[in-house]
Amino acid sequence: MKLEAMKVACSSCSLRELCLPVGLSDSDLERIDQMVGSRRTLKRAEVLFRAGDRFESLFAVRTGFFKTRVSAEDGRDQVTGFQMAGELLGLDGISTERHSCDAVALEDSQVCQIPYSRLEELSREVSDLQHQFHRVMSREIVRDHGVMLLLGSMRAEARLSAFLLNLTQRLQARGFSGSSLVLRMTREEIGSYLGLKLETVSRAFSHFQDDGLLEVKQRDIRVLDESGLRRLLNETPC
Amino acid sequence: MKLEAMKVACSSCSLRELCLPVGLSDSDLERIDQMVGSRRTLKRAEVLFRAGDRFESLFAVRTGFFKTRVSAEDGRDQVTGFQMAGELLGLDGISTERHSCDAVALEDSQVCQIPYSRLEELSREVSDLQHQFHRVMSREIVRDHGVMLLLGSMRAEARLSAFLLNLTQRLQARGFSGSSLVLRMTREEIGSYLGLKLETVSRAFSHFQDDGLLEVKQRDIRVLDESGLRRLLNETPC
DNA sequence: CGTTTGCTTGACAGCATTCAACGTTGGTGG
DNA sequence: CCACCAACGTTGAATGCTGTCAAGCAAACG
Repeated sequence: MKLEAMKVACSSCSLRELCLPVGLSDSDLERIDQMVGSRRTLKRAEVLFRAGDRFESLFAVRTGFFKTRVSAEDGRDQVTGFQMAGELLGLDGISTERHSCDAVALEDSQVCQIPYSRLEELSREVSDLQHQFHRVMSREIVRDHGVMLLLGSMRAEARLSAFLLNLTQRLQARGFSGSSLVLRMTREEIGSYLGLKLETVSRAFSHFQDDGLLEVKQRDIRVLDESGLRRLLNETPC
Repeated sequence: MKLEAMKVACSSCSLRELCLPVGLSDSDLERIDQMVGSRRTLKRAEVLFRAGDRFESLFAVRTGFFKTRVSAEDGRDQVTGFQMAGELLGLDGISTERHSCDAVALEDSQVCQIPYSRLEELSREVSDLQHQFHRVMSREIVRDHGVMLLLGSMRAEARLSAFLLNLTQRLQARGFSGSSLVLRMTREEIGSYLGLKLETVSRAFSHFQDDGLLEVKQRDIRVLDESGLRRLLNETPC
């Protein structure tokens, strides 16, 4: 874990149209710059924060890829999300001033630290920031509801299909190809997120490949038939 | 659907220690009073808002009981939560200015309407309100993660057990008995929330009764062995 | 009092898990 | 350079939990 003194300027960040400052004016952006603290670099498998840690800051992913997970007392755990550039980590901590999940880097990554007290201060003065922050939290709630729908009512292959479509869509929004991607997570992590065992995930990948929907080479995925994947979603009411 | 002109004062509301104004000073409370709009009364099965509706207000449950549900295109739907007195409805709407789920009264209910623009205004001026609002949104995110854990990794009986324990705990916080409760929702709605079919829910209830954990008479539930229920949660890693 | 809606229970089927074996990949050190 | 090892991924066979289908019962409602 390394703390870099270097400050980062949102106003000159290539992610400003994806990240918290979406839609802010140049003058507002300059004020945001004061808010964002140091950048922090993490290696693969490093933990950004852990459940139980005191909550002080949010983190915006600058580069790399994260997972968040919650744990039951018995050690069983559940991946609750995967976060990529421009996405926020730590919103769970606001409610009790302690984090309720772990955040782990899935590859070498950088995050911008946003001291929460400063965000609250500033969002009292900059109403566009306030609104944008509320939108981000609300979007997380909506996303979670989507995952609940997936976990509660979809079959294994429909879950994986939804997962892949969501991933490609987010990658596309970041300028990557919509048809080929490299998974940053293991089959087990995908399974945990989707409420499936790793073998089931693996089988679903193989099946998709047999059906000509995907080309799968370990973590390299190429989407051959997007509409075919999309068709799976609306399949058999479980 | 009835709109009552009568205004409600948070400062004199018995729910002020459970609802949005938790921990606010008397002087702040008076300012909140201006914010909260009319009260609205709904009959059982009435819809408070529907996915796609324009988002303008949040609603605080004053009396009664609600469910929220999301729907897939194919009509399949998923209950995402049950809300009781003091809990907030509509947070999902902030992100796109349209609601993304339906909110339905499960019994005759009253809600307080909180125009969202006024909440944003006022929370710029009253930092305790701002903080409290953020805590409420964050708590919803944490709750959703708990449901994801449940849906992703628990067996049917553990899910029902977690559901019942959560319900009794919330009822207890509202001054009701922790051991006897009346379910406001059908087996099918419980099943939808827990990712199970209604028959599975019914069987789990019967099984709990056979094991002496519960006394079940349709929707009247008496908890006979809370620690027995709690033990089920940590059972068999699925 | 009859109809509708919700609940319970049984038998059976199916999908995902479990258990196990084997293959692949990437890193480490001889 | 290659052997080895550990982590990850694939595949098969069998088990079991939950879903499906069906029938009957209970409660609520008009």
